[in-house]
Amino acid sequence: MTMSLRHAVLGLLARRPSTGYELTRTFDRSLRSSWHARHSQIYPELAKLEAADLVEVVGRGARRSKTYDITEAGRAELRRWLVEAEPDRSQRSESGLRLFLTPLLETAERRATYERDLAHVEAELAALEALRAGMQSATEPEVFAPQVELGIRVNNVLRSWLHEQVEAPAASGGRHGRTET
Amino acid sequence: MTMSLRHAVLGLLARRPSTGYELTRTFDRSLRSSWHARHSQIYPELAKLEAADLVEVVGRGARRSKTYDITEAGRAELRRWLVEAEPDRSQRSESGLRLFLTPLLETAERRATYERDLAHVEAELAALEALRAGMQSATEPEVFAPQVELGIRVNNVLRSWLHEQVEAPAASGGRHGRTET
DNA sequence: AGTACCATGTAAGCCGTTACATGATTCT
DNA sequence: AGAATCATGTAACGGCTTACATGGTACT
Repeated sequence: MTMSLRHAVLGLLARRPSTGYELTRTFDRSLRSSWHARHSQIYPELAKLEAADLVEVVGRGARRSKTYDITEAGRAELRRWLVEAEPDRSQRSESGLRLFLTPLLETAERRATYERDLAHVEAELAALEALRAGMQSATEPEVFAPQVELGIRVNNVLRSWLHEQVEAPAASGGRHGRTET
Repeated sequence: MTMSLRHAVLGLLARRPSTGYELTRTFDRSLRSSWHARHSQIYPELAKLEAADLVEVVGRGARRSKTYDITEAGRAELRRWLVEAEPDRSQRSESGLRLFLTPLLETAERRATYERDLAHVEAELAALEALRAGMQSATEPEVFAPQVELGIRVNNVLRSWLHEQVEAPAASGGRHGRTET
């Protein structure tokens, strides 16, 4: 009953008309931090959205490509979802789960996993900062500046937290809250 | 191929032996920020884990309840997954998607959605801070302190970012990057 | 001619949600 | 006795991933 893919597609088309192929790449690039979808999901969803008159084909190009745009009804539905629909805040993050379980490991292994995460966060930060730098010259940026700023801040918090965990003095691993006698 | 539910269950049982019913509640409480599962998924998963000798029944109580504990093989599998398995960092966060799409709204509506998010973040922060306060006296805390600290820091970043968006001077809504002439 | 990439679709199967279903224990 | 809560299970359905499948266009 979530059906967020529908609104993700509507949202991307509200930014600019696109082919299914372009949407697929956009999911990988701009949206990869919060949503993801494969082409095998996107093409059928576009067909359903077209049947519901929420999007329409506005052009056919080379290689059988179809360019879709959002309709007025689609904009209304997108607006309704953003403003009126109750957000589903449940998340499903394997990284979060790992972070939650990592204290169960012994010191050396725990540090190793934190260091792996740290390397990933540094890479994310570098990518986001490159994006921010590139946006200042771009005439039509891919992403909104404040969102990039938020990503940088969150990753900075993650980085400093992970750094503290790596530097921290040894704490007990194994079963939580029990003292092994 | 992700199969993280399996490792989430193993991880919770590594903290302490539990019944399926207790695991269900723990998913709602401790793990709600990164993973979720219903009892209809947990009971069959426990049966599969038992068949694979990764968990075992260590007691039967009132009302037909079965208490499970992780086995040595289960601990080995959990450790292997945490240390060796390549993390799947793809996320699926409706809140993230909403944040990404909110700039498409006009000023008034955009502010309203940021304010709704702000209220939610404040509530999260209050809950986390209450948890931190309660943990100092508890003999066997439910959650590890550094993880709570991380949650507080991330939510603080979100709060200040949302606050800036609410206070920000009006910026263009509508189709991104285009100037409506 | 061959390779790489653009572009769209379908099918099988797993994962997760909602709904259905049952029974035990405790409290009033 | 009835309601609330504890406790465990199964079934139907839809979403998402992986894999299968096809063809167009550009480059060398």
